[in-house]
Amino acid sequence: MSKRSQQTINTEQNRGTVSVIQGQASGTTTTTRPPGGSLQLVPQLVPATPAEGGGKAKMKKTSGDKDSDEYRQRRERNNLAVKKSRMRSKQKAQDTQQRVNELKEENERLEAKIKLLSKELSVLKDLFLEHAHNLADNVQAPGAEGASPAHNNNNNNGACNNNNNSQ
Amino acid sequence: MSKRSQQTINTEQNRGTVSVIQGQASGTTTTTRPPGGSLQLVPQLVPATPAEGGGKAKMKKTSGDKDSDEYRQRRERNNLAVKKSRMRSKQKAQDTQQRVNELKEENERLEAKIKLLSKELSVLKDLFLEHAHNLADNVQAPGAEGASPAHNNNNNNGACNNNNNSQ
DNA sequence: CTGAATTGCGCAATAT
DNA sequence: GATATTGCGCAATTCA
Repeated sequence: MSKRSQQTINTEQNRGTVSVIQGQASGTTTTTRPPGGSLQLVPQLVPATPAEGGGKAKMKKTSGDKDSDEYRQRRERNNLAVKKSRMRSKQKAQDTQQRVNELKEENERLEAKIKLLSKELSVLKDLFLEHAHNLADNVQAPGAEGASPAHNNNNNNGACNNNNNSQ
Repeated sequence: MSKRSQQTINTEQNRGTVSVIQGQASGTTTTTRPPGGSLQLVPQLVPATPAEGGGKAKMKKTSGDKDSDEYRQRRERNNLAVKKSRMRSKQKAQDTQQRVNELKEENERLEAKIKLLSKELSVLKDLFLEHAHNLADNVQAPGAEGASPAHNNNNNNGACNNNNNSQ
């Protein structure tokens, strides 16, 4: 657990931005500072002169920017925030995935129900038709006396609603 | 476009692995090597003694590991892979989210359909009951010949539903 | 302007 | 051995 390091990016036509870095630990006290475990100093390459053209080379605040105490503090905070953010993000993704599963199940349930209802409906309709036929027969073939001439509850005037449900 | 950098992590009880880095920019060839342009040496933290138990400190290949040509190449490849992987990951997340939306819609459709079927079923059942009653009346009160034809239950709201469910 | 949250990026360890 | 994933830190940017 120690810190300090350096990094530079500078990709493409990126402006030469150099930076530093280091990771630190978190295992224990967050406020851990350079424990000085077993680290060694080593020469590093770094952009030589900061000298700028129209340079307003501002930036000092306690030891030239990096390794500044405040800097470290900010970094640490940010690192924390990043971690948090990523955790959430991951969690959210997981939740979403689960939502998918739940919805799938729900869907199956609903489809099953629809199937059932459809079947019931179909049975009932058939029953109805049969009935209608019987009545019709009675009407058309009133042959026997004891017949049942009477009524014609012949409802069912071709009311077929073609419900195409769309939404 | 240049690169180079370094970083070490060392998190938690992570084995103190520190590294170094540096980046510089110079915006020229990608293959930029240590340009030596204007760089300065700076102390860096590094794991103290590499001394290992069965230590086989191998690693040379053109200038001690880093800044090795091959190293750079690998890094670049990896960076590419990483980018790709992340893209996919992101894409997948998006897809999942969309799937949720689709499933939600589907669900609503299904529920609507269920509602409809239920209603139809209910109507049909009522019709049935009424019918049953009529028949019962006829049986129980066959009294007059032309007798009790009375009611004409004319309910009949749409029965035949051509439910075409599509998806 | 200050600080947290996000996002893109590179490194390195690890998994495939 | 090479690519794919994953955790992590840095820094730029976006939000509050």
